[in-house]
Amino acid sequence: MTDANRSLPVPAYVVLGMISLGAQSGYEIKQGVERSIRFFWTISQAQIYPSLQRLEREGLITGREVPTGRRRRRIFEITDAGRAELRAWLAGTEPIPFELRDVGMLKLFFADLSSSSDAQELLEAVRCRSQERVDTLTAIRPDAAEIAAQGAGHPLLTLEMGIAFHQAMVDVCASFAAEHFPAASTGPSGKDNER
Amino acid sequence: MTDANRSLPVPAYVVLGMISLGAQSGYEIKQGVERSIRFFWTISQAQIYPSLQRLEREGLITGREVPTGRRRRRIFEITDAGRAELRAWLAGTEPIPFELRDVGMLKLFFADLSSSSDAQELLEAVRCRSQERVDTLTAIRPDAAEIAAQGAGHPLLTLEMGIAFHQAMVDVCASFAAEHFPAASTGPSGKDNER
DNA sequence: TTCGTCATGTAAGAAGTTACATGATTTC
DNA sequence: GAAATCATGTAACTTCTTACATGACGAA
Repeated sequence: MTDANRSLPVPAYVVLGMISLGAQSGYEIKQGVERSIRFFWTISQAQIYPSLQRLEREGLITGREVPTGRRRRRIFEITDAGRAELRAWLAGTEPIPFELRDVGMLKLFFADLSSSSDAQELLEAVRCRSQERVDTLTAIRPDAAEIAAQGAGHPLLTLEMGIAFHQAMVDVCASFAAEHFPAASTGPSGKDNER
Repeated sequence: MTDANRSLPVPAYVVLGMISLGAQSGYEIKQGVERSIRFFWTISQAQIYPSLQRLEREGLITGREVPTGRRRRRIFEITDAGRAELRAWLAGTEPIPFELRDVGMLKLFFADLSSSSDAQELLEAVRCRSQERVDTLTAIRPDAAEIAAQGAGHPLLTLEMGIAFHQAMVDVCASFAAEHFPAASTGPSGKDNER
């Protein structure tokens, strides 16, 4: 039972990884995810507790009861087997698919069917969205830099990837807007409802 | 029945959009998706046929039977109501979430737990993946540019976003590699298994 | 005549989400 | 003592994927 069929679903590795970084409870795992990886991975709270149970059953984490009134509360620690499993997953060389599902780009793709002003508004919405992300991530950067100075440089790496690709999206939006909607420099303005 | 509850699931808009661009059958829709939008949206073949049925039921497309032996084959056209629905969706101003689920970035986030050489290999794998995407998209670009010259500029826009996005990832990977693994300029080489 | 590609569909199940139920603890 | 927040869990549902079944048609 201890060495069950290897290779867990990805959310289980997220849970395992968060515990290895110090998260103790399901609640803390969810918080950790929101704080650090939500820009490229999300997990719903309802997924966490079944994952914890499975990881414990497979001996990758150990939980202990913390008595609080008559409601159970459990805190977890990663085991040596868990750390080994996590490292093995990180070292795996299977091809890593890149999955992006973006309604924004999807709408932009079809935007030739829209009126010019609707297309312009959409482009602006997509640009703003990425600009906001750039701002949010840039604000977090000093924290990540400090963690990097303490030896863990990879969270800063993923943060910088996020900043870079959203900045790239902003730039493409801006240059397309400049070429196709030269009149308005800041967002849609007139009712130039051609087409 | 004709004006049922508006706002369809996103995959239905993909199907509707592809039909509006000239795809006639379920098969052609799937092909069109693979050719043009798979970099930011995918749809499985099994999703397409139920979507077609629903769209027809709601009067957004019309299908007609093309007799082929004793197996039915149907081809579809978008209706005026369908075009209106698609435009309304494109014009909708609800906030557009950006959803990225990337195992590559996820692994990189946790990569401080790996050995230095495993981390380096992972970084290289992520860099290659994006470089390949850049190359693939760049190869398609002339086609998209021609379509843009014929009046539909937005497919080229999304293509350029994809190129810029992945180029940004490549650049961040390269600069991180240069800083942290200065010895190896082309991928992991030695067995410097520290940590 | 067999293989590859065009083509349509279903069935089963995995994966993930939302909403809800419950209770503890802290803060005002 | 009310509200906010910490905390755990379940149930119902939707969504999506994989795998399979079926068949037409053209080329080798």
